[in-house]
Parts: sequence; C-alpha cells; structure tokens
Amino acid sequence: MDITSVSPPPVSCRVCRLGQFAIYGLTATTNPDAVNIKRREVKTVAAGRTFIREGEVQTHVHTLYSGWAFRYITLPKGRQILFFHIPGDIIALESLAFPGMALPFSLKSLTPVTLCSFPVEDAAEMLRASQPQAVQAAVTAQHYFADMNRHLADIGRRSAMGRIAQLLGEIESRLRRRQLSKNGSFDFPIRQEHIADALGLTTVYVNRTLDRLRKERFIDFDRHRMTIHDLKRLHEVAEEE
Amino acid sequence: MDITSVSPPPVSCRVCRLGQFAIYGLTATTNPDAVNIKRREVKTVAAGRTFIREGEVQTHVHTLYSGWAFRYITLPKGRQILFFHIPGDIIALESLAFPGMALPFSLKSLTPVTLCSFPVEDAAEMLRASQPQAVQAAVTAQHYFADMNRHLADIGRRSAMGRIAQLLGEIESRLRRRQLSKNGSFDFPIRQEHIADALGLTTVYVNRTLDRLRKERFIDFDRHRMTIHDLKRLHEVAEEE
DNA sequence: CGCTTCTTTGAGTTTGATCAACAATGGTGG
DNA sequence: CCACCATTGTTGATCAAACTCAAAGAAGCG
Repeated sequence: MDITSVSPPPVSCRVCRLGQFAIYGLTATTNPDAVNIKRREVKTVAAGRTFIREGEVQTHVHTLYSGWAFRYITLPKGRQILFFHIPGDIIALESLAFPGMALPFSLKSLTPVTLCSFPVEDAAEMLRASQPQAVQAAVTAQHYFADMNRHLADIGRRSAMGRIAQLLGEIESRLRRRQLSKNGSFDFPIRQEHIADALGLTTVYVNRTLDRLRKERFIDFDRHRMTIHDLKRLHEVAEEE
Repeated sequence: MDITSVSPPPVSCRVCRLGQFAIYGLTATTNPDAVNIKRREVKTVAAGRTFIREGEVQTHVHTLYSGWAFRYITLPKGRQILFFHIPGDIIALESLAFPGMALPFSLKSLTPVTLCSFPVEDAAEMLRASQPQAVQAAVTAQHYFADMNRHLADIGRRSAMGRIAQLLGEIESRLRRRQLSKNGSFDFPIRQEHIADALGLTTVYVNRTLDRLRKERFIDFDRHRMTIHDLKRLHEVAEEE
C-alpha cells in the first residue's frame, strides 16, 4: 500500500461518527472499544494516489474514515471505474469474504483519504463474536454484490442522461444514509472525467449532459459541490431513459 | 421452483462427466459417492421457463447437469441478461456464500435443463469436509465475482463488435474447459435477442454485426451451432474494439 | 400445412464520439 | 498578492455507431 504519511493521533472509535455505518457497525455501536482494540492502523493517503493495486493480496480490510476514493480496472481502451467509495464504506470487502484473494481491481483516492485498517483475521473474528453482527455484515455483503448486478444492468440499458441521473441519485442516497447530504446538497469531488470513466461515456458528452440537467433545473453544481433540486424528478429521468 | 417433471433415473455421480467441473469438483473426483449421497434431487425444466425468480430464497444450490440457462434482471426498459450458464455451472452460488439471501436475479432455461440439487447446508458441509476442496470452491467463487467486474467493464467500454466478439470468445473458452467445444465449434442455443439483452444492444444491430463477423470469416453459425474460425483473431477484435 | 418465433434487410434518425480550441479554476512559487 | 502553469470545464462543428420503424424471408413445431 502506498502510504503518504501516518495520520495525527487517531480518534477513538468511541467517538467515531462513521463506525455505525461500517461493516462492524453493530459492534461499533454497542461496544466501540472492541473495535478500537482491533484497529491496528490509521493511514492517510494524498489525493490522486493509487493506493491498492490490482492483483495485490490484502492483509487488512479498511474503513474509509474520511475522503473519497474509487475502484477501477485498467483496460486496453482506458480505465473503467467500477465504484465510488464515500466515507464509511468498507474497502476490499472481498478480502474479508475470501481471505487470500488477489483483488481484481485497483483503488485510487479522489481526495486526501484516511483509512482505519483491520487485519482480515481480526475483522472476521469481530464478526464471528456476535451473531447479530455476523448477520448484519452478511446483509451488507449481499447488498454490495446485488448492487454490482444492478450497476451492470444500468450501464447496459440506459442513455447517457439516464446513467448520469442514476449515478447522481445513487450517490446522493448513499451519502444521505451517512448524513453527508442535506436537502440534496453534498460535497462532490468527482470530476467529469471520472463520471465518463464510470459510465462508458466521453468527458465532452458528460459535460453536455450535465449542462442539460443544469439548464433544466434538475441539478446545480460547481467543482466542489452538487445539489439535486428535485430528487424524485431526477429519479424519474433515471428510470425512463 | 417451476419444475416441469422429475427426470428419468438419475445417473450415479460416479459416472458423471461434469462433476469434476462443479464447485465440489475435487470431491466428485476423489470420492464421488460422497457427492451422490448429498444429491437430493434431480430436476428437469422445459425450455424457456423462468425456474428461479428474483427475490426467492434458495434452499438448494444446483449444478446444471445438462442444457443452458441464463440469469437476468427485469428493468423498466426491458430485461438485462447478466450471465449465460452452460453445463457444469453452479447456479445460485450466492446462496451458498450467503445462506438465506434473497437472489437478486431470475433464471430462465434456454433449452430443456437438468439440475442436480443439493441442500445448501449439505453442500456447505461437503466443502468444509475437505480443506483442499474448500480452497478450490473459494477460488471458483472468486473467479466468479472477478468475472462480474470484468463483464461490467466490457459493456461500458467496447463497441458492439468488440462486445460480441468478447462474449463469443468467453463462452467458447468456458465450453472448451468442459470439453463442450471442439475446434472452436459448439452448440449454441442462444438467440440473437439474448445476445442483445446481454450486451445492451438491439436485436437488429446484433444481427448486422454477426453478419459482418460471418462475412469477414471470423465465425460461422446457424440457429444451433456456432463455429469460431480463428480464436486468436476474434480475441484481437474483442481487445481492440 | 399453418402458425409462431427468429432472422435478415432497407431507409432514415438519433445518440454519442471525435477533433479542436478556448475559458475558468486552483494551486504554486516568487 | 500576483504571475504562471496545469487541470478541468465548456463550446462548436463534424462524423460514425447504433437505434427505430417497417416489412419480408427462413425455420421449427404441432
């Protein structure tokens, strides 16, 4: 892993606002010290760094404590972004499900990033220690795999407009669950190039489509912030196109 | 499950040519009777039937003993085919990885299909009983999830020509590993409509593209059989477009 | 043989890509 | 604080890929 620096004194898991959303969320709520003990490292990564490379075997799973990152595959024709990670996400979940697995994708930071890292075996033990926690973790993993199916379908069948509306809607909904979106307005460090790489479009066309969405008052944005004016209407666009 | 009829006297797993390719393949090779004992049912399904529906919880995992099927999601805009299953494939692998999970997709038969079904718990036990078998099964599952990532990338970034070449190449390679393709020639019960639904194209355009591949002597086909004349060249097309 | 499901072909249209500038933004060092 | 540079975003013109609509041929099946 490409670590830029070790972060300032780690906050105790006891006061972490994001732990409840992590894969060990139940434990984080009922017994934060149990999480704190397992957390071996807190790492920071500068913006724009590939900090996990395709083919690596991960000894740790990571909770994205702050910042955004994305998961991608490199293809002859360019890169395909598979997923955008927001604060509270678990990274390298598959290393937990399949210990020893070589990851089939890389990870790159969009912003400076802070990761809380747990040895795979310790994380697994934490889940095993509590039946309800194990169930919750399994549900998270299921959602995650089901989402992959859906994403595949989204790319295959929707127009540029529909795909972008869908992506924005999905990101907003994930941020909202973490209390990181207020009234449809949220930090948005994704550049148009990344949207293009995630949806199989060109940057130019992403720009024109975003412009249409802006002109038609669906959304507003500048380089740092996105605001969705009418989530329901945006959702309709996503469904219909 | 939508069972059309119970099949004729089940063949013993001892003489099954496909068991070695299943998720319990190692056990099937070293101790076929252990597999036979766990196999509770052999079912047949007529062609063109949806035999597992989205949202169902599976009590069994199934090995596709004969015939082809596909996995799909229904969307407002039509269906998205996620995967084509060939003989020897495991169906509903995720029910084994996550017992009790509601499947996020449906399954439909392309041809008449025979399934060997194992209670989830028995299958899990069979894997646990042998360390090397457990490892092999985990590897299979990993490949499977990695393939999903790749498929997503394929749809996003390739032209119609590239996608079709890629799909044909991948199917041929999977069939070959099961000794179901000889010299690039194999049974092919997939209709052009299914290719379209898998790749996010229209049937008409799939037809024109297949026609181009035929005219340029990459492939030959009629309704039942596909022949790939030069696998390497087809692979190049898949990579480049 | 008659019906249904698939495949094939034609003509015209739309979506999104390509190529090429140029403008705005956000650091950075001086 | 300003000048400079590297990214990122915006716009125009043109082109190609893929879609739509429509209709006619094969194939397969009862």
